[in-house]
Amino acid sequence: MLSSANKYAIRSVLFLALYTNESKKIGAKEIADKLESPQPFLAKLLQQLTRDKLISSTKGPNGGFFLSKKNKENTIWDIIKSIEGAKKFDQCFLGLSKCSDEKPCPVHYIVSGFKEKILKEFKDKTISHFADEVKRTGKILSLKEFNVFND
Amino acid sequence: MLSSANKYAIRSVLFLALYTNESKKIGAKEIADKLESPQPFLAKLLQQLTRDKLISSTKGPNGGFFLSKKNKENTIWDIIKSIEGAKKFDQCFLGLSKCSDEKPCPVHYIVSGFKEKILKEFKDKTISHFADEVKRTGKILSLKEFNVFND
DNA sequence: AATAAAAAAGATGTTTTAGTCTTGTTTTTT
DNA sequence: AAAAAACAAGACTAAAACATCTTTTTTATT
Repeated sequence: MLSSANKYAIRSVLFLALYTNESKKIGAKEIADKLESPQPFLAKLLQQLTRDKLISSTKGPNGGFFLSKKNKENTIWDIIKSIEGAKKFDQCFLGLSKCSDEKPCPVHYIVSGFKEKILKEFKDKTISHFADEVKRTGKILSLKEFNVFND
Repeated sequence: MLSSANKYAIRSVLFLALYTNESKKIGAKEIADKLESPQPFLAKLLQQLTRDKLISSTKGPNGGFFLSKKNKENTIWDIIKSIEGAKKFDQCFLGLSKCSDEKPCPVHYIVSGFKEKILKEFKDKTISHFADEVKRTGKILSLKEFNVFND
């Protein structure tokens, strides 16, 4: 459904939403380590997200990546678009370019309702919303147990 | 979600379910043509499906691929397993190997119901069921309008 | 001013998926 | 028996996804 690039990217943004702000930044290396993802590959993704202003960064000592308040108002859909373009997600399950409610493929109605629902959540809910939920309900971003504030 | 290989394979099997039987066979070239898929690539997939007894074939003149009655009792899930193994489908949306109802990732509950329902349909409904539905409701397998019996 | 720590950018390498080509085998038809 | 029509099998190639490496730029600290 999503490329690994996208998975890493989404997890990174949520991670940044939880653990950073204008005055608390985290470097690419540490993010990669905490999320157990390949460091140089993730660095590329973070660059891309920065270019599209979905995350913020500063260079130099004590620099790093962080989420501004404005960044937190973006959505998961914005991340997906930044990393691999929106197409992927919207495609027919059986690969037919013209599959639609009017001309459905054999599995169209099995899949379409749910795709819409997921898409809606990804387009409507902000990063900040997801981050709050993770905080409240203790969802996981990695298999690694970590707590940035206790390092 | 599914590889192209899988998409071609599923469409092929449904195509065969609709247009073939023990005494009416269709060759790889024609299937590829009708489904608008790369011919030698599809041929490979048909071989694989034949090996796993999800479709039937005979060699020689007037040979080709077809679906026996028994073949039609298989499911889309059987095809997916034959082509790329079942793993792909069951993975966490954000790539966490241990994501579960107990330790959910941030999007787990957005996605999990969806996945389960699709999976159930793919595991329960037979090829024959899907084929009947296509016949009844005129669903599409290709952008090409075709009618094998009128060739 | 020099140094060091960080991200940015671009070139390069690897693996997987997608797709093709060639040769062999089986089977029907003549 | 020969020829032709199909599938079977395996080697090969191309493209995309995944990942790394090297160099440059920026900026805080000394």
